[in-house]
Amino acid sequence: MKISTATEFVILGSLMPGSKHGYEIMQFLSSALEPAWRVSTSQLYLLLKRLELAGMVHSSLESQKTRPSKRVYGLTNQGKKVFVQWLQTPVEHARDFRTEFLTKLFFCHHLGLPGADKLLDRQITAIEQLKRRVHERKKAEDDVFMALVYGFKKHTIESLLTWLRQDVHTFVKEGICDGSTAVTKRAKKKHS
Amino acid sequence: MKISTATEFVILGSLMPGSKHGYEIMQFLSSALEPAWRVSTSQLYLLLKRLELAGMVHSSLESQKTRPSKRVYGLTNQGKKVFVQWLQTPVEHARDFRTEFLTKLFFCHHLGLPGADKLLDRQITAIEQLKRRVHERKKAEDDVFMALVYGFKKHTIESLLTWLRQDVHTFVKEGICDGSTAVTKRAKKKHS
DNA sequence: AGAATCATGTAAGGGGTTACATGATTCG
DNA sequence: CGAATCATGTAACCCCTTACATGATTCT
Repeated sequence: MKISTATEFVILGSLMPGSKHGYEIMQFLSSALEPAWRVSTSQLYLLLKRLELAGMVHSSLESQKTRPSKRVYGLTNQGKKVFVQWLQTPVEHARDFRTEFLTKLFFCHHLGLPGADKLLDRQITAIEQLKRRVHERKKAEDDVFMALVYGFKKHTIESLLTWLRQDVHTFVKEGICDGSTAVTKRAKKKHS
Repeated sequence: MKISTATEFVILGSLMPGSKHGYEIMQFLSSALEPAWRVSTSQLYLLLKRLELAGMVHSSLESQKTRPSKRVYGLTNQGKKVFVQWLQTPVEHARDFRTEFLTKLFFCHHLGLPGADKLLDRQITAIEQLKRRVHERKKAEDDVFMALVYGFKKHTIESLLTWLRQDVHTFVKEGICDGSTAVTKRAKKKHS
């Protein structure tokens, strides 16, 4: 049994600082990651079960006096390993950037983990490879419209590269050097 | 009953030059629009049925001597209207660009329809509005990570704008002026 | 003779959504 | 008292995918 969606990694990441029950994960995600990442409640509980089946998390039921009992999830060793592995792997497809790469950066930042600079380097080389592939395909294309399509891809990829080299570069530098911002404090908007 | 996915508009567009049966639409799409747009056979036949229920197309069964009988679909007046309306409407979300906007351009080009320049203008103003909204949100954001997220959005949007003003602009100009390229001729790769 | 083409579908499943059910507690 | 919070789920639906069924014909 394997992890099939990025949302599952996000859930694993939420459990990195310590065990949580479903409702807590929801609160964490909606306060810290929204609107970059959304998970519906039903999907969350479903994925938690799937992750337990896959051996990534373990759970125990905790009964409370005044509240409905809750199922608390914690990472297994495998779960921890798989998450860290995911965190260090660059995103392959350009369309996954907005969501997946930003989320990886978030967890590097939020968990105060080192390796964001390595991720950035790897991501840049991955994108450069992709750029070369697209360039080759564009050259081989004689159709006017298809040339536009590949031109769009190339343009998007180049935009991505400058963003990585400018904004993400400074974000990573600052995030690593300044220990006080390692843990994101972000108040819910309703409270402000 | 309404049209819910862009694929349905693509199917309507395929029928604009004249009636076709499902298999013909498949061939047309895979030769002219792939890999910018993919439709699986099962989904295609399903959507054709749905479009007929919605009153966008009408069909008639044609029996052939040496081949299995085929169901030929043609646009209704409503279907034609709805397609042209869609073609002239700019795409709202940045994530739909690669697919939806490029496809609209394709049909303007392929069908030799005027209005690509108007679509481009509308699309540029739509994106500029979006840019302003994102800019406002970014200013209101104090969290470091969220600023990066909105920064990414802004960067992407700006890249989109330059692409529209450069590449798409010349594509539209050329496509309109040069009548000989109004209908795309694109040989299948296996035949070349 | 076997593969590709023509032509239309069904079945099963994957990943996601919204709406709803439940039932206590605490806040305004 | 009514609304929001706490806490976990089920049901139904949506869009889409791959794999498979069928059966004749034409190409190699």
